[in-house]
Amino acid sequence: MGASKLDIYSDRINKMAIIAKVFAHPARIAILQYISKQNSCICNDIVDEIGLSQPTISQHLKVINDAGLLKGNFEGKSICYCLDVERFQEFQSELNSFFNKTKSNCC
Amino acid sequence: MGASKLDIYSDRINKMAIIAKVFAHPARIAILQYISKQNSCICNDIVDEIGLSQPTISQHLKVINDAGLLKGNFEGKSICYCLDVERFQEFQSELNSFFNKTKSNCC
DNA sequence: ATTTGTAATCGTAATATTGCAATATTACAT
DNA sequence: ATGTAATATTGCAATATTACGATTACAAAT
Repeated sequence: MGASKLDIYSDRINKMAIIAKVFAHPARIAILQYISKQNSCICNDIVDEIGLSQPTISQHLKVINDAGLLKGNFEGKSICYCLDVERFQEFQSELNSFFNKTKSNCC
Repeated sequence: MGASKLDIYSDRINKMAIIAKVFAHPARIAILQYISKQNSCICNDIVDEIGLSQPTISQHLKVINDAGLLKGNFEGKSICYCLDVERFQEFQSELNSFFNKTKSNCC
């Protein structure tokens, strides 16, 4: 074995995990952070900004996109990527509602 | 290659990634959720609750613990695990401060 | 001291991820 | 049509993760 047993968890949990996975790699955090700073959305200096090759960045962008965290203008020579803020906030409130019942004075 | 190039990112980003990695696997979300529900902190029915073996659960608990998200009484026959709520909230506000400057009307 | 119950560790197989070079694709120029 | 710049895809090697059986460690009780 070695693969995750996704079928034993609820959809809600699996979805959370997929989005969390985006933030589970520093390169992807760095990419998202860079994108977020550029409010005018000028793109692919990402490769220059972060010290990784273009294919690697592209692969990370795919992971972020597949989790539904990217939006933008996907036409033209240079593509414009942005963080889908709504989706990000959705994730944040999911995190919240999952663990806000926790007693802080436990143990 | 294949290993993550951790040295090219800031400590802050790497730390975020480590905590996010906890939530990046459904088993760990399920474990944390289960722990959080038990406000009286009675433990290891986790193995029964989730359909994974005891070594696997133990391994996941280690990941959660290494990220600093667990606290509890680690002595005695049956160990009491709890979510470290403060640390969890720290992570939440880190997420917030990383991406709260993002314009939602980008692109 | 021996047993019992509980959790960690070790070893290992299966699978996934990370990263890059090489190559393809795409869109806009000229 | 041809060239060029930007991004995606493919293929592959190195490494990490996931999962479990077997074993070990440890505390509590008998």
